[in-house]
Amino acid sequence: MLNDILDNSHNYQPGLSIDCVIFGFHDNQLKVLLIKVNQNNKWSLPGGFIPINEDIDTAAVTVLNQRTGVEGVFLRQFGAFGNVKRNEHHFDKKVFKSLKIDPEKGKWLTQRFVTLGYYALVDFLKTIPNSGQYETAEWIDHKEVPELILDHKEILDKALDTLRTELNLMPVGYNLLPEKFTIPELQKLYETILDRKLDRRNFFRKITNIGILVKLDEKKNNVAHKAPYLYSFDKEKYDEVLKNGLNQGW
Amino acid sequence: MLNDILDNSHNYQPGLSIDCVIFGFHDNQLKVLLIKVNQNNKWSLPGGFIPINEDIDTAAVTVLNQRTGVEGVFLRQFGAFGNVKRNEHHFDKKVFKSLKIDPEKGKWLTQRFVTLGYYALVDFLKTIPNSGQYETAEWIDHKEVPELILDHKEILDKALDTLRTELNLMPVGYNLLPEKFTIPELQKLYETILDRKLDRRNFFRKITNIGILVKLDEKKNNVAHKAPYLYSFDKEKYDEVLKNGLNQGW
DNA sequence: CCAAAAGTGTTTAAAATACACCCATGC
DNA sequence: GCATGGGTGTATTTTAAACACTTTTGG
Repeated sequence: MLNDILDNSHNYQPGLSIDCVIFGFHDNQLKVLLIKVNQNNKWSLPGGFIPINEDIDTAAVTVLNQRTGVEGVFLRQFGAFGNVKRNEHHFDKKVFKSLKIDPEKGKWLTQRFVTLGYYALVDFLKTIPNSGQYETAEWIDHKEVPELILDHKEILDKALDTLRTELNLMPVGYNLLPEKFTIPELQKLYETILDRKLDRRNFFRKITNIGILVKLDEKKNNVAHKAPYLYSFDKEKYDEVLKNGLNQGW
Repeated sequence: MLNDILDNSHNYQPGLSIDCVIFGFHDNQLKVLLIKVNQNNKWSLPGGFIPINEDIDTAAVTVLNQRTGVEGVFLRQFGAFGNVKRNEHHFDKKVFKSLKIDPEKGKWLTQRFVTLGYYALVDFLKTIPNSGQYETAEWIDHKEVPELILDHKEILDKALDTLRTELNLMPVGYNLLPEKFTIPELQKLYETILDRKLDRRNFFRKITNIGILVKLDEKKNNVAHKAPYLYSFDKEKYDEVLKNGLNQGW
């Protein structure tokens, strides 16, 4: 795939890449989809390049779809990363050899790159991590992220930081949870993102007062203990709140 | 200046630019520093290119310093803009002729450009808009911004939107006001950014409770009516709040 | 029947809002 | 002296925080 790009490097925006921080929620863990290029001992964020005839947001959607198979997810640009030496020494002869890349063509990869960071919220269960021929894709708990290449750790941290901030400005669950979910599950999501416990009763009141939840006439099956009610989002109201924001401070 | 860049275009990151939305506050107006290239009838945001050996943030600081002369101001990246056709047809033969640019060299300018948006908050009075040989720089009330080139209006709108949101997450006045200022002035600043009236008494309580203001033993001179007290910011506490944020919602 | 999780209400504290009076100054 | 803007306090409403009991279910 990289070779395809290098054969047509004039069709790509030079020196500019996209890296996606793809968040999913499962087993009460906030997970991040990471990529490992075979024989490399570091992991990386799924990324890609920008076709010269595609909007940057479109290119980001493409990266996301290639990696997760899901469509119509929440995707938001959160920053550009462009320290001079961020990709210095990343591609060298050894790497080109292992990836079977002609070093002459590979030069395109050794130029200075600025990368655009996008973060995505996806439904873990609808998502099939897409491993390529030379690489492995895997969900990893954000608390157990191994060493990453380049400045990808910094990018990931910024993404999480942005997500935490945006949690105060917009609702979030729609993209990370299945269509039907319980309030305790939603609360766990919030607790996991914020990394602290919330009071059950106060959370219930606050989240229901926003007016984006619909209580269904079903309870969750096959659970130990008292069965919690299922809810879904009122998409229309959800989108309205997404647009207008919550918690206006002044 | 453009010719200097074109003579050394290999020293610049290709297809990537920086545009700055520089905000200042004066006469109870939120002003934006805009540039007009002579003989062109549209205005534009002050922008620049990224030296291949400079961090993107450093390049943004350079653009800002060139245009305003101020240093150490608040500067924050708020987005990348990269629709495919955003700079299509922007530079043509006519433009090259009027700018005395060799069309062959000028080709570098006609490639597809992605731009990084930064917004800056600067002290209006310390700022000298820096006009170049071929262009004029001018402070313009954000409510009276004329037609802008390319997608600069979109960039400006996004900057203002970001500023409004960040007003709920961080204090702001330090960069936009002179060292000594009055509470009513600070309130006007907030009102101008938010585009609505705030209650005087409630604003006073809220802003003083943040704990970033120092009341000075002076009053403002030469004013009609009762002289308001002067205040300054406690920079240490201000920076602390900047870092930790205010109004945590959950 | 009991442990574990879920549903819900009440009391208290804090914050936001609404509102009113007095003070200083220029004209 | 009066219009205008500035300083400050209080009462009320709203929202957030703290907290406890009852219900349901599987084992």
